[in-house]
Amino acid sequence: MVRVRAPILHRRRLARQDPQGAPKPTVIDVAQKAGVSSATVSRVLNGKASVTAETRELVLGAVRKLGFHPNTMAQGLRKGQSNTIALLVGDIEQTHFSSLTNHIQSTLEQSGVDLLLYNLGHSEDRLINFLPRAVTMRLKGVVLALSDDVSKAVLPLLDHLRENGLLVVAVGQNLNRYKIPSIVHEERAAAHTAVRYLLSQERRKIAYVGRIKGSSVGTERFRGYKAALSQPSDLFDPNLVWDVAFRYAAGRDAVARALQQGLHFDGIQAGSDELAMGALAALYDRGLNVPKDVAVIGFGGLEMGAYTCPSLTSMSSHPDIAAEHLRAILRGVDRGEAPLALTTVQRKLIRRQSA
Amino acid sequence: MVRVRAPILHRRRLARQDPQGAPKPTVIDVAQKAGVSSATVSRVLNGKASVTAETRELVLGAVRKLGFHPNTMAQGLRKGQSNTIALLVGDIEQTHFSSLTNHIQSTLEQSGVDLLLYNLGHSEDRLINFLPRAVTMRLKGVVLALSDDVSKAVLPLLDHLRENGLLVVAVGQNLNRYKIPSIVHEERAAAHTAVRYLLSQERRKIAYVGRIKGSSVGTERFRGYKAALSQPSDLFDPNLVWDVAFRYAAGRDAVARALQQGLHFDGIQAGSDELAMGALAALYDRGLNVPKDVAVIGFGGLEMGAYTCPSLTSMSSHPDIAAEHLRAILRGVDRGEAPLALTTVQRKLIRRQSA
DNA sequence: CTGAAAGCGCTTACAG
DNA sequence: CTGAAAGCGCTTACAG
Repeated sequence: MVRVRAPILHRRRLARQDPQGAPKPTVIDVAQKAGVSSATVSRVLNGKASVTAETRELVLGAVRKLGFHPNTMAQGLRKGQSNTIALLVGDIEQTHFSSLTNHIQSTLEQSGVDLLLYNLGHSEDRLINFLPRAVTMRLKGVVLALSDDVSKAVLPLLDHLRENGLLVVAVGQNLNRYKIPSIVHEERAAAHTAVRYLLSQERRKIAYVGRIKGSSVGTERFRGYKAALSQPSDLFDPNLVWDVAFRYAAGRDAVARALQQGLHFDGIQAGSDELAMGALAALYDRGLNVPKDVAVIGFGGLEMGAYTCPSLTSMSSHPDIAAEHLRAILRGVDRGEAPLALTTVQRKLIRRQSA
Repeated sequence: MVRVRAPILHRRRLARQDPQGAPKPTVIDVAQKAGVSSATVSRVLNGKASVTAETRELVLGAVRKLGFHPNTMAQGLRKGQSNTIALLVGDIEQTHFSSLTNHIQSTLEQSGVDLLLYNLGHSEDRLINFLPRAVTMRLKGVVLALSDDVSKAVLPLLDHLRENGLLVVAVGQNLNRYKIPSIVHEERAAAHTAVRYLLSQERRKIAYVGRIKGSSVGTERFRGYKAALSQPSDLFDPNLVWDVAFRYAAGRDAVARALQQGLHFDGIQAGSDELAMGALAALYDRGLNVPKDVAVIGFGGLEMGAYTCPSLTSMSSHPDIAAEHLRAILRGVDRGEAPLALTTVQRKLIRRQSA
């Protein structure tokens, strides 16, 4: 038998603040309809064990009938934390980042977490500007998907986040030196693999084009490249190293300049697929044949690479796996586990016609 | 003379809910330090006119000293509305959308609005799934940047949003039939311009590759194409119309198939730069010369198009301008103005080597 | 297992 | 111009 109690109201409601908004049902409305207290409604909604199956059904029925959805902001205020995580992304317009964003969004969604997007556009000022706000918004955490190395200026900000109980995770860049758990692709071994592949095709003058200084990821790739060229015999030539931005134009310009200077090379290892595509354009402009005259390997395994002329050999990227690792960290943290300091995702050689 | 009052506390504070979080200063702390009431602090923070310059300075000083930042969720709860807008985006991995996202994020930021990102991945189910949540989150509004037409199933959801005072705006797609203010690029005239350009170069057999059915944008482009071919003389040939998805692979496959079938054409108008790039790949694979044998024009003006081989002629896109229009709508709505039903952004021909 | 009560941190009529 | 008070819609010790 279901006991029927008098409706319980804990508070008189204010006149609507928002004149245009239709009145939305609250826990109190649900409680009233179900003949229980708002506390019980809350317990049911939050899956607390200590509720009778009978009561639970009563509440759930009322929730359904009223089309009730809890007010996220009230929950957040009360719990002292929101349910959203900010993604700070180096440059959302680069495929690598937009792809990562896609997977992170869907992965967080599966954990019931909302994603606040903040695009940095390669600006550390913007990063520094955002970080304190993360605290005032009582975010659950912050995911850093940066393109550039961060200066020490952000360190205290990061500490501030942690002191306030925000989760901070880096994706795509190793920020362990700031005590931030990081999910990265292995870069050095990948570049090593790529260059060895060029070597296996009798290429002997292999250039490197891509950002090195100021980019830990770029530095790692360059090291892998250098190691591969240094090992059996010394094929490394500093004149064939072009430290330029991760951009189409930089790739094209660097290669065009080298060609103009009369430098000889029969292979190019690029730091990204965009750079590789720029390189392809420069070679094309000069009437050179890829891969006959020059073989090219990119980094990132972008879909686009399958449609360049010729299609682009590249080291794969796995934003889906990275996002999955992020989710695992989140789950772990919810259970009170300390996250792994470093998680590494392997890249693979995607063989296509350019090499 | 500044009157010094006894500190005014409106409420005892609870023991911290969040054990790890350092206690964050509240309006009450600020009020105490400034010797005013929390109401006055709030007034200063919200820029209400009715505050003495003297008092204002006092409060601002206290804010600075304490490093106070208002709790966004408390504000939102009280005001009945958050300060965030959701961007529902067709597919963040497509450059067109990621670029739009970039500009919308920075534009909203300038208005002090946060961006919640929700990627649809072309799924209407996901759209239908999200919309009710927008209400429970008390979002300020929702920006729809969709790729596909929406079915009537979303109509009641959209109404639900509006009934609850949420702003709904469409970007990149005309949703006026659902009474949604829309910011769009003009498509038909743009396609017309592009095809006329091909015509001006003595191309006579011009194909169209790209999504038509199910995409209002695609339909518009196709109409422009058709009109340009129909007008002076009738050059329109249904066999040269390939209604395929907005994807690299679709572009390549459609062109490869046509070539294999022995169809003749000397120009291709593509519905997007990705499709155009796919087409380029198919022509390259067949050993055809672009633009000598076949000229190609894309849509979108992507940076990438400058680095294809040869570089891609395209109709430009202006996400920055679209975002600026969005901001204007926001500002207007804040002032109580009704937004323009339709805002149109012009495209321009970007001449490059492929045509 | 469930209610009554308190309070999260703001803002805004209501007075004066 | 400014304070005292109430309340936004939840959740969680505290009792029983």
